[in-house]
Amino acid sequence: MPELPEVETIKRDLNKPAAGKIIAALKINPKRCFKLRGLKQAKFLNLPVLEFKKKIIGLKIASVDRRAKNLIFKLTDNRLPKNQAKFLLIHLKMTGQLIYRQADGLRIAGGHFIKNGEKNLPNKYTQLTFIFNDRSRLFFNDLRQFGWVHFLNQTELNNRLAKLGPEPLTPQFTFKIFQAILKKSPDKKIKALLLDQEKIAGLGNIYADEVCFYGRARPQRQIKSLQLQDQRKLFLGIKAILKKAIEKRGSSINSYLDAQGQPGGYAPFLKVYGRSNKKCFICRSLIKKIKLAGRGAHFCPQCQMKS
DNA sequence: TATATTGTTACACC
DNA sequence: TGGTGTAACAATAT
Repeated sequence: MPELPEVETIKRDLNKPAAGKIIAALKINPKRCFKLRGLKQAKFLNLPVLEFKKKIIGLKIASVDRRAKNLIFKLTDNRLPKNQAKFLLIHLKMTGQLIYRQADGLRIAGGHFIKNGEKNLPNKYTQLTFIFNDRSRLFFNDLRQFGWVHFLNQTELNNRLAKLGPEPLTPQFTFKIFQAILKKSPDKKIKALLLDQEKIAGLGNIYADEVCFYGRARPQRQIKSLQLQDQRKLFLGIKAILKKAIEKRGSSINSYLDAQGQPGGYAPFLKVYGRSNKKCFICRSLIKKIKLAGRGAHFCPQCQMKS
């Protein structure tokens, strides 16, 4: 489940090898993408396959960026002026992978773990393969097929990203801004707000639970019940937890893999996520799990205040 | 065999 | 209007 730290890790790892490479060819797995399901087109693309290929082949990957949980490949063409850049907007959703492999080696970039999937590529979950001018390849695999790859121009890209909330790790995301966001949804539950990409960008189920624990507030608490002190702790939690998770290259819940094909190192730091009925590290109470906003929510009934 | 899993969107309902 | 709950998407582990 790539959330902000995992997508950021992939972005950083992909930038080095992929930036500057020219896309020489694209392979789409027809069996996987439409034949087996009786579809005429690959639904993870926003264009018909032939059109998609025609637009992209020959373009250079100028850079890899991230906004919320989206990856953005900036594509340029030496024949065009710089302001003509095009973009690939990629969302890995729950189980998407981007695996980069040199023509001669084993360097890979991560995503959701697929059993032995990194060993033989392409595998049966591979939907799209980028083949670069130096014969290195980038595989887009997706076990559950929720992820997508969209080709966009600058205006379309801007429109697609317009509704996202602030990036939590930027200096622009201040306590004042956070307070203003809270003020707009007094009746919402804390975790629902943390998960809402239009409020704050990049938190998913794992880190939202962890932020609530850091803030010593139950995920189901209403925003308006938060004291100034609680607001501060939650704000600090967002920054601290995401920062540390990036340092540790993400969490390997469901065996997410990082750029070297290794598990992310944050899992041992998780305090509540995936720990239901286990002892709280602080007070030894048993961690509880409830359903909230359609998702599992984990919390310590002793450490995290009801109101 | 039934259930839980989750990022995002769509939709019904209060 | 805004919040909530549920379904959908999909394939896996338990």
